[in-house]
Amino acid sequence: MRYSKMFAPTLREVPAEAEIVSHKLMLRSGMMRKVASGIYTYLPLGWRTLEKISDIIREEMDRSGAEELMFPIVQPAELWQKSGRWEVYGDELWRVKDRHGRDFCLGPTHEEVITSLIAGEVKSHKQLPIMLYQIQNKYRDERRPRFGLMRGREFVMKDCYSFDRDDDGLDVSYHIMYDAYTRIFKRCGLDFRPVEADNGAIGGSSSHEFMVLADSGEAEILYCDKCDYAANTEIAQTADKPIKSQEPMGEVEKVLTPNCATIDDVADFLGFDTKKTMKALCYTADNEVVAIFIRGDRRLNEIKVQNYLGAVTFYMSTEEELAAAGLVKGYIGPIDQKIKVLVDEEVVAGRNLCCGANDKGYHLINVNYDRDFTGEIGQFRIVEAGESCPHCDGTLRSARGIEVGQVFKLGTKYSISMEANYLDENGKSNPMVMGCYGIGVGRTMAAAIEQNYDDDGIVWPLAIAPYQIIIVPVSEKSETQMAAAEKLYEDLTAAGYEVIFDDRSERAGVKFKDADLIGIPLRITIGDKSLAKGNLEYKIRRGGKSGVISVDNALTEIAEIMKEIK
RNA sequence: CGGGACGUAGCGCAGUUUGGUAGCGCACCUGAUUUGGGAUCAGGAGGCCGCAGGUUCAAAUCCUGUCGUCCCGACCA
Repeated sequence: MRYSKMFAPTLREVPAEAEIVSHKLMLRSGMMRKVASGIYTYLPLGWRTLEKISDIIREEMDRSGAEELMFPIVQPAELWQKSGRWEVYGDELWRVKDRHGRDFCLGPTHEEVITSLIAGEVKSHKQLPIMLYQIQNKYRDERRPRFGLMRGREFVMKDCYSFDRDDDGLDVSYHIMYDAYTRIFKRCGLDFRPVEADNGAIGGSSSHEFMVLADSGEAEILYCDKCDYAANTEIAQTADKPIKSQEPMGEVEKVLTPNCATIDDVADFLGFDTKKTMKALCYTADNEVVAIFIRGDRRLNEIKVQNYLGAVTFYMSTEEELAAAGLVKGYIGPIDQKIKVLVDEEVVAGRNLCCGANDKGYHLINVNYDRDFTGEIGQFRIVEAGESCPHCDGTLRSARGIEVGQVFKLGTKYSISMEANYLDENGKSNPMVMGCYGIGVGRTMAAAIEQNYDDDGIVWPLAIAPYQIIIVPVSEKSETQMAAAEKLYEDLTAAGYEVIFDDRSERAGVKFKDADLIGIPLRITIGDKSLAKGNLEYKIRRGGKSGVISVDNALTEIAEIMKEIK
């Protein structure tokens, strides 16, 4: 590609809208432009990288025995009503009407449409297993789109679905996909980690998220410093069991704590350590208000609570709901509580704790589980870095990650609701057992930049660089330089490399800056001084290693250099 | 959805407090001199000051509304 013909509008300054590195650099390097919040145009350079990633995904999906197909973006409401998600999905489902007033949605994912397809076409155990995938735009009407391609409302996703006759079959499909994902992200040059993840409302029994480690990541993960245990903090476990306090129990006492609505206020006012307090968090789970008590210094793990309750709808109770349940905000306690009470194991193990008195302005001290109150016990707090690994004697460390992919055992949730059944050898009808597997393609691209950049711009991993080599003649006025560049361009292109020939009439500095900004892995510079000696210069973008190669042997020597580039 | 900020040329911004000819840097066009890490000089083009009302002799500036964008939080399959 000749740079003079390329549509790659680079920017010297960062548009004010961009906050994180990948977003800034994608705008600056002319890879994308915003059309509306969370909706972007991919310019040629960005599209090339997106397609490179897509191609890697395709190769590994095909190698795994999955077949590519294409579903529609627009899906009729009936399909979603059948699965029950038309109601459950909420405002994130992008609903549209046609001219007749019929309801449709823009697909945020495709379980409904594929399960309905398979239900109609597949009837026999002989046709299973089946694995199908597509790479296509997805639509989620996010409340707050963020960080460029990290969280868009329209985004490119690879989604794959497996259909097996039983759980054993699903296990096989799941592991095939897990391995394929590992190969894909490795080939994209990413430093990533598969972590155990929440199954969420989608249902199912097992799930892993593939996290690219980066400080800008939205997800928090905990990983063991000894074994390979790693989990999203949402579901992370610890082997640590709270030690039962041997402190003798004191008498419960009601104390005045005016204007102490938060746990820090109360602890300060009474001179208590927050570890000696418990706090109440009230959630409405399927229309029932539930109080969860955890130690004052801990964070509540909403997902653990929701999963424990098996609730479909789950949110922090509103003031009205609290009042209706007879609760006094800021002073909620577990004693004589009428509503359902969940108690974290640390609260159970503690002694002489402080809690709300269910009376505005008052707290109770010397409160103890069993003697003074009861409730359902569990681990409802968020596990913190520093606690013990649940699998070995290692310690959990925390890191941030960008979720670029997820593999999921769906089980029969959709095959039952969408009636995807097959007949086994005995003529008995069974629901198919499903798995689903997603990769955010644009997010993978953004994550790759988050891990590969420097002050000058992007440092693309070779496998996903839009072009591999850029040829920069120092001056386009020099006929010898241009002739040498032209020949090298033709030779390299003929040899199968993807090459940019910077034939613009710009000063050398501008061309160097642009080459660095757009992150091309290898630069070949053609200047009079070295050309006079029969040489070309090269510079590797990552690490900045440079040197000379001979004009006569250029192809062979470049092939050698390319082997060094990751 | 709650809180905060912002909308002025393609990009980055000043001007708004105190109403009175719309500015700067980069990018862009012409020419000259330059030419190995974002050149210099001279000349030039480009703006419905987000939009709609209102106040006023006069509004980028004050008031009301509205649309859009970003950040924090909440939410998130």
